[in-house]
Amino acid sequence: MMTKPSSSDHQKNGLKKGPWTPEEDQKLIDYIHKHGHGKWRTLPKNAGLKRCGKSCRLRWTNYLRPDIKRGRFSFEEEETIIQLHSVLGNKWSTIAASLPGRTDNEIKNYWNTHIKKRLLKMGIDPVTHTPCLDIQQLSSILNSSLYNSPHVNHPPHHFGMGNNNILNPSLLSLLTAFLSSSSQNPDAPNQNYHHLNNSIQTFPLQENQSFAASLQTLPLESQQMISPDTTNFSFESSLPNVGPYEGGQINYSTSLLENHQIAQNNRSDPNFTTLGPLISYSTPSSSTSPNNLNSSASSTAFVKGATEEERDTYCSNMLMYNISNALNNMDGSNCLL
DNA sequence: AAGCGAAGCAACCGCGAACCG
DNA sequence: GCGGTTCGCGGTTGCTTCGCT
Repeated sequence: MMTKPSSSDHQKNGLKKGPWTPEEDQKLIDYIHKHGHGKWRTLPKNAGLKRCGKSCRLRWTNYLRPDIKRGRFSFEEEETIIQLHSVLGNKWSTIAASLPGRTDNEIKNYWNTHIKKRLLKMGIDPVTHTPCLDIQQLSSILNSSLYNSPHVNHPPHHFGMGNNNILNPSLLSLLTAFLSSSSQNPDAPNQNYHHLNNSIQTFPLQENQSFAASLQTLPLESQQMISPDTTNFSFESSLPNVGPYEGGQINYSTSLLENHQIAQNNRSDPNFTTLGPLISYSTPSSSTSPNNLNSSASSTAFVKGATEEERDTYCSNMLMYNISNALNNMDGSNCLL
């Protein structure tokens, strides 16, 4: 990949730094195949490399090792990373141990460039893995998302829709007005509160989906599988191979907040898995008919089947829900007229 | 076509843990 | 137990590529 010398391709104490050349790679591979790795301090000298041992170790473990897996992370891998990160934090090497062929460095990079952004776009704190309830913080997430968007000059009528726009500009301006009033006169009633709250509650999210329904906390009628809003994605289109389900109609509507609580409460249950706020519960195989897909398989298919567009929509809906929650969470005394 | 900024990722650096004599 | 050395982890840097204007 790296062929021409760069500014960082310099020597210090006779030791080369910067990108590795194919010749250097080959020397390292040949030496390790012959003598094995370890003793990194003396390895470069013995292998005829003008590199420090540290650099050799890094090159081997992160790039040259034969069992390195290349290419995009699968949804399963992504899910595993999110799960493990929620428990372990930035313990990249420990997380890497659960993902064969992936290095800690690769996982760290993937987290910082992809997953963290996705969680932020949903209004979820990537450190605590909980919904952000601070309206100021949510606002800054929105602003950065919107202004970093390449489509910022061509906003859609609806947010989501797979083009990475996170929020309708009119809603963003309402939010900005609300925050501006709050900061200028924090103790006075904020007349923008109602505007914003009403807009958020009534905003058309996406046709053919009933996000509003998911905002209601309904009794949990099924423990088989829980999703934030099962109507959010069309099962017919995104899960062509799934169903019919045993027992017919699936009924597991529940609120996102409730889902989150369920996820928190069941962290120790190995049957529970989470993808951020998306939860699935695998019923024991004995309780499902062998002729039907069990809920675990269905859930995995759901995760797999979601397109980037559907995921963006899901992120946007999650964010709306979190804004709504953050508004409700505020001390209403100085907000309501 | 050129310029520019953002994104992605390989590689480096500093520090603490583990190891060894 | 102690000090020196080596190893490995996590944070950060900086180069390359990509995409937009």
